Amino acid sequence: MRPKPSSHSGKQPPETEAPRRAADRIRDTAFDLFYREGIRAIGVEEIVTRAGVTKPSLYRAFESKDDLIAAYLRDYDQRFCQRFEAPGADHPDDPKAQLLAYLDYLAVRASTDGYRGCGLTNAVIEYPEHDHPAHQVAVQSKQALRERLRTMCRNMGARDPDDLADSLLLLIEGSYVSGQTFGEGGPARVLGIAARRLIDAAL
Amino acid sequence: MRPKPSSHSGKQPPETEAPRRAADRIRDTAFDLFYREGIRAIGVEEIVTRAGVTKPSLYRAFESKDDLIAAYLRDYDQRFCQRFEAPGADHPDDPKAQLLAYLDYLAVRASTDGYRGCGLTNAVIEYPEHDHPAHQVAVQSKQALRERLRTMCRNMGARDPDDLADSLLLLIEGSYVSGQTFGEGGPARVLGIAARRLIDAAL
DNA sequence: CAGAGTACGTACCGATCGGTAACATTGTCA
DNA sequence: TGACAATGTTACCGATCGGTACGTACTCTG
Repeated sequence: MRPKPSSHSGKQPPETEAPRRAADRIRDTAFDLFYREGIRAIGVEEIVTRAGVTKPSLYRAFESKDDLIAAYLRDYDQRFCQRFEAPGADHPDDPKAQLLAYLDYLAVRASTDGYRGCGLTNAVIEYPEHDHPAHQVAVQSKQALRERLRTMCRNMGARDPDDLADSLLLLIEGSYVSGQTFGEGGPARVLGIAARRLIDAAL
Repeated sequence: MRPKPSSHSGKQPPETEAPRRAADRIRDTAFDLFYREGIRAIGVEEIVTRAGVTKPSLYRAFESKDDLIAAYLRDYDQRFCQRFEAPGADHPDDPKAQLLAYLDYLAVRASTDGYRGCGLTNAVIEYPEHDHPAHQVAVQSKQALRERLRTMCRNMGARDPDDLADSLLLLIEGSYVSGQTFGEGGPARVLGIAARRLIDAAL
């Protein structure tokens, strides 16, 4: 983990404090706004305003809004992979423990108020057209997740690894969305229990 | 099923739907468009054009677009309840069979190409603001579903009915969203198997 | 210092958004 | 026939949408 170069050490007004590149500020601001409020709900005007830059700066760094959206989703996918692998990092050769570590982490995260689910899942729903870049990037990431789960289930010696992987994927995606619907104390609280049941029944 | 009351109880040629009320045409068109393309993606102009009516007709029947959205979601909730209860109607006193009937139906529906998931779930994601009417209507419907599942699990004699209900809710919501992400042959195909595992383990 | 790039802002574009005012037309029933 | 409710027609509103032509300020290099 390298230190972010943008720590506000000085006490300058936020406007003049722009040591970072405009493109980076736009990318970070778009990430937060797209994730929290939804992609279609946020216009480019709001992004550049909140980022303290101007529209031409956005269009110099990104071809279009769709291009920025795709960049956001690629960023999200990258951070997701880290969040998926991190909790089980201390069980290098135990795929079951790795998976459960992430699920236990997700269970609490998705059962807390203000949770906004998975940015990739949300993007698929906001952009159902198969040829839209947002849809494509998000689906690609989900296919990779499905594959990753299959590998883990295979490695833990499940009887029908693909079936188990898909069952767990249902639980995971269900946690993402119902975490938004029901806030605190939502169904995701049982994610760990349910997953263990399914895993143990398949070993 | 009672026949739709058509506001005028006079004698009319058996509603051939050709000259239906503008408000009904708008409601039906909005339903299809909102569900298939997404709510934010569809403007009022497109709705009235496709419905063959004009904008003033829309605003005579609905206060605002948000009002139309709320009506759409209430319609969706009503049709959902029918789809949820219908498959198990021939098992009046067997909550487990009732539930599995719906799940088996959902498993194939959510594993076919072109599936667009649950309109209510999608609405929660498109409108994360808690005070938006779309969010409120959708969440209310989801809470009712959670309660319905709890009752069914209680009636089938589960050890921890609330936990089982939430586990199944995760599987259901997971089927809705991953049905959109992966088309044919998506994870929802294992919904029935996974649900049976969880149910049998809880009885 | 000159000059070239780079990085950014000012001001604007046409299109579309949700929504409305005023008036004409139609069909139904008394 | 006349009244009334429902719908269509036309034209418009201000706000916001995604996107751009063009000018300016800073910095690096010689």
